[in-house]
Amino acid sequence: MIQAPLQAQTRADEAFDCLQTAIVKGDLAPGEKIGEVELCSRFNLTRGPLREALGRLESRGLLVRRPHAGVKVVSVSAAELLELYRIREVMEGLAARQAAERMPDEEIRDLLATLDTHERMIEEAQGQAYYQAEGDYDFHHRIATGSRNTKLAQMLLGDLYYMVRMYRYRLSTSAGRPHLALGEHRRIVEAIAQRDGELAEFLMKRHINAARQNIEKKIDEGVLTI
Amino acid sequence: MIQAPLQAQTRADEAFDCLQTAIVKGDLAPGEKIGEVELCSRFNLTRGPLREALGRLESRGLLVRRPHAGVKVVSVSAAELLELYRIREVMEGLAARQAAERMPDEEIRDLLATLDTHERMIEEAQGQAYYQAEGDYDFHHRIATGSRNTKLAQMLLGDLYYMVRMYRYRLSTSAGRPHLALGEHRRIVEAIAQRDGELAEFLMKRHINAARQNIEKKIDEGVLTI
DNA sequence: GTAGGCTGAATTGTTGACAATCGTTTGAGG
DNA sequence: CCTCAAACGATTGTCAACAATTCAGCCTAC
Repeated sequence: MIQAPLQAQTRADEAFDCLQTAIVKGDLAPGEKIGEVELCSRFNLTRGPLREALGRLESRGLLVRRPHAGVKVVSVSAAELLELYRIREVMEGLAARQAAERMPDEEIRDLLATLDTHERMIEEAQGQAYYQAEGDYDFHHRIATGSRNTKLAQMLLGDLYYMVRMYRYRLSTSAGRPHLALGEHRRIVEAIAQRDGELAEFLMKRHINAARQNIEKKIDEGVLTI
Repeated sequence: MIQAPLQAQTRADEAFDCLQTAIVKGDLAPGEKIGEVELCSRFNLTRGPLREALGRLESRGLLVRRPHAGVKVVSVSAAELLELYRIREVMEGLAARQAAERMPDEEIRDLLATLDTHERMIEEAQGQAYYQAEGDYDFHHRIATGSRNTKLAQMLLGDLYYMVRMYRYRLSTSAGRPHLALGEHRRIVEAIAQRDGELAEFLMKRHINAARQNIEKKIDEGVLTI
C-alpha cells in the first residue's frame, strides 16, 4: 500500500499521482499487466476514481488499455527512447530561446544559484549520479516554465519528462558525465542571461543531442539493455 | 443530441469522441461552463463514462476542471494561439526531416496525389477556404505519421492539431493564401522525395512561420478577434 | 498428436443511488 | 443602502451492484 505523494484535491487526483509515481519509479514494471481490483486494494481506492485516473494516464501514453482485456504499463523500446530525445532537442531548444526572451531576471538569478547547489552536490556525492539526474531534471524544468509558453511547458512537463524519468530511475543514464553536463548547463544560462535566444537554443539542442549520443553509445556497447 | 462520429469500442471512447468534436466544431463554445448531467442528456450517456472522457480531455488541455465547481471549455487567447504555432514550427520541422529519412516511397507518391486533389479542390471551390483548411490538415497529418516517430505523431495529432483546428473552424484562418500554401506544400514534398531532410525541415519551419505571421497580421488589423 | 471450437470463470464496462462540497440567495445587522 | 453570514439548492465526487465481454482450459474431431 502506497500513500499519495501530494495532497490531492480528489480521489481521482490521488489515484493519478500514485499510479504515475509508481510507473516512473518502476514499482509497476513496463509491460506488466495489472488488474483493476488489484490496483484498488494496493492504493486503497474504489474503481470509479481509479478508472478515471487510468483514462488520464492512457491519454498521456504511460499505459495502454485494451477493452475488456486489462491495462498494462507501456514498454518503450530503445529506438523509441532515442526518438524521445529527438523531440526534446527541438522542443527544449525552443524553450531555451523563449526563456532568453522572457524569463525574469530574478528567475535567472535563482537558476544560477541552483546550478551552484548542483555543483556542490556532485562534488559531495561523488559518483552518485542520482543527484545529478535530479538536478538535471530541475534545470530543464525551470527552463520549460521560464519560456512562459504555457502549452510548451505543459507538453514538456506533463508528457515527455515523465517518460524520460521512467528510464532515468532504471538506468541512471547520464552517469559518467556530470561535470560535463553542468558546464553545458552553465553556458546555456549565461546565454539566457545575456538575452541571446539564438545561442541559448543552439546550446540547448547540442546539450540534449550529446545526451542522446551518450545513451546511443551505451546501447551499442551493450551496457544498457532495454 | 449528437451521434458518435466513429464506432467507438466503449461508451467512454464514444463520449470522448463526441466531446472532442463538439469542442473542435464550436458546438461547445470556449469559456462555456457545462454541467455533467446536461452533457449526459445531450450525448445520451451516463455519468461514469462521461467522467472518464472528461478526465482524458482535461489531460489533453481541451477543458479545465475545478473540483466541485464544474468543467468549462478552455479559452485560448490570441497570444497563446501564436505560441501554438511556435511549437508547431519546431515539431513539424522535425517531423518533415524524419519523414524525409523514413517515409516509404509509396506514401510519398500518395501524398503527391493528395496535393493534386487539393489543387482541384481549390480551383473548383474558389474562395471557399474550408476545403483548403481540411486539405492543409490532411497534409500535415500525413507528414506527422510519415515521420515514423510514434511519440511525435501522437503529440502532434493528439494534442496540437485539435487545438489549432478549434480555431480553424471559427476563423478559417488561412483564407486568402490557398495557392501560396499549396506551393509551399509541394516544395516540402519535393524535398522529402529527394530525401533531403535538412531542406524539408527548413521549408516546413518557414511554411508554418508564414502561417503564424499571417494570423498575427490579421489580429493586428483587427480582422480576427479572439 | 494437433488444431479447432466450446464452456465457464474472471475481469472489465456500465449503471443508478448516496454523500460531500460549492455557489447563490435570502435575511439580518450596521 | 450596503455588507456579511448562514442556509438552501444544485452539482460534483464516490460507492457498490449488475451486465457484457474476453481469456483460459478442456474436450472433441481429424
